[in-house]
Amino acid sequence: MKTERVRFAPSPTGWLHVGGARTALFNWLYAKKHDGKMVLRIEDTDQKRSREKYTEGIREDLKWLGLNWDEYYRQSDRLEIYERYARRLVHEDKAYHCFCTEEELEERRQKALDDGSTPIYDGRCRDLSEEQKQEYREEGRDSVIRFKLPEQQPSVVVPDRIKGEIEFESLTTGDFVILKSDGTPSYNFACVLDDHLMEISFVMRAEDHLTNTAKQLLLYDALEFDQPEFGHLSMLLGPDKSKLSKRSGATSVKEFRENGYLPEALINHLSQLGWSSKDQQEIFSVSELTEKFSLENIIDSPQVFNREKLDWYNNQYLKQAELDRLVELALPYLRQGNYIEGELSEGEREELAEILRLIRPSLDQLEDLLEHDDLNIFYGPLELTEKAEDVLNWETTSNVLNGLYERFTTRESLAPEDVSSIVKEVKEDNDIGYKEVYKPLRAAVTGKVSGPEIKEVISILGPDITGERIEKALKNS
RNA sequence: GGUCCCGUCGUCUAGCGGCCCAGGAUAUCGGGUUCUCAUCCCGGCGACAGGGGUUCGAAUCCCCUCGGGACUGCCA
Repeated sequence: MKTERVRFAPSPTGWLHVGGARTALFNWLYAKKHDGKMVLRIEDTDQKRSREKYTEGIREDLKWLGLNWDEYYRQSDRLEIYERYARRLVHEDKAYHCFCTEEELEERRQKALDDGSTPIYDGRCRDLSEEQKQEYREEGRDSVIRFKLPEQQPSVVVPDRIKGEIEFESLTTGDFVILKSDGTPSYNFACVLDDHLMEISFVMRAEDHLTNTAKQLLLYDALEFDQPEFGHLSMLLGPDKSKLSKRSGATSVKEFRENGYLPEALINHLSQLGWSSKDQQEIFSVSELTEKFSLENIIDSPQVFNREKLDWYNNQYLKQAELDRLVELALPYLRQGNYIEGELSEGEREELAEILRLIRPSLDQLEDLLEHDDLNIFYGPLELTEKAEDVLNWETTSNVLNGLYERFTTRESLAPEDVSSIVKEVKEDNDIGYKEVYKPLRAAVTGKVSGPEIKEVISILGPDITGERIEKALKNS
């Protein structure tokens, strides 16, 4: 049995966006599922728009997502290969030099558009004589190499493993450029050569490449290469249902990472966009995904990237994350939010772990920690809200707080259960309800009437600080 | 304009001729749990784009219409 080989081939003209990430994920899952190989190929043949920082960014984001690759290539390292094949096609009379300038082409394109017809290159350089070519060269004109479309253009059928056979009655393209005037290959050409040379067995990419695939099939024929298999994924859309773009809000993996989403949350969410396990499961580990992934279950229709669901996923994963990891992840945000300065002692780390355990149910993204009410309870300053003040003015409050104060401050430490039992004692002593004890306690200790479980809060704060705060509240009331 | 893809709750989806006057998730709303918020649990609202066929029977098959999207570059 042959080894399955798939690839993810982004162009470094921007950060990795979620659409690309999903394509990468599906390819990666396919590779894992079939014990195959994943190739990462950077398509940086556009010298004007490609940036090194994006190449690095894409690699980092993929690694962060856990989508590792077995082989790595960048097309800018392979330019002589494309040039060699282009020359071969010229030699075989399957391609030719074209001397039309970009301005001339633009002008003709515009004219065609104005006439309401489809702008297609007219093939005027197809049969230039040697003299004409020489003349153009002497004029200093640059040339590109164009692929000569077969005269008898049959309908092209793309055998798509996801959508089924797709038939193109005619291709809305003329002789397209395969080698640009700067010597770099155009997308379709480089892509075909590399997919062949890298022995890609299955090309899975988004649907915006569908017509490209049809064109590429022509190149496979001309080059006499065997075709790989193809599969096209539906598009990821923005809330306005158009192709996901910058306008649609946050779209890059980098942004989501910076906002404090966990990679497993993003992976889980992306896996459910255009693929379904067909049962009612929502949460999937990566190993479950690799096990269950199948082309059969890929969905044809496009899907809107929905951030609310991602928030829910992230909350789910945040709640089950290891506390040590959570501390590491949260620290940058807490520092930026000025809750924490400098390095943490072992004790402070443990305390932070407890704090995070306590407040994580209210977290959608770690960025929420930049400014979080509950953090003020521990990293102060405390502010007394109006509602809390009301509670502190209840008739029963001063007796309650005095009772609590006496009992708390004689303790070395306070476990949540200790707080419960003390509250119970005070409640019974004063012959009142739990509410009359808990509420003032919360108000005194946190300055608020709502927040995380007060027993847990006090357990973390300890008897000293708790005592101080109760004392202060007593003085003020 | 041309070519191609797609069309089930706001969103992600289950459904591949009868189990569906359509199930789950999320969002939203209400209730419960809690000292309180969050979490959690329970419940409500909410969709087969429209029209023709085929069939005893259609969300499911066929056709048309409408709608959305992509491509149409010396970008990828």
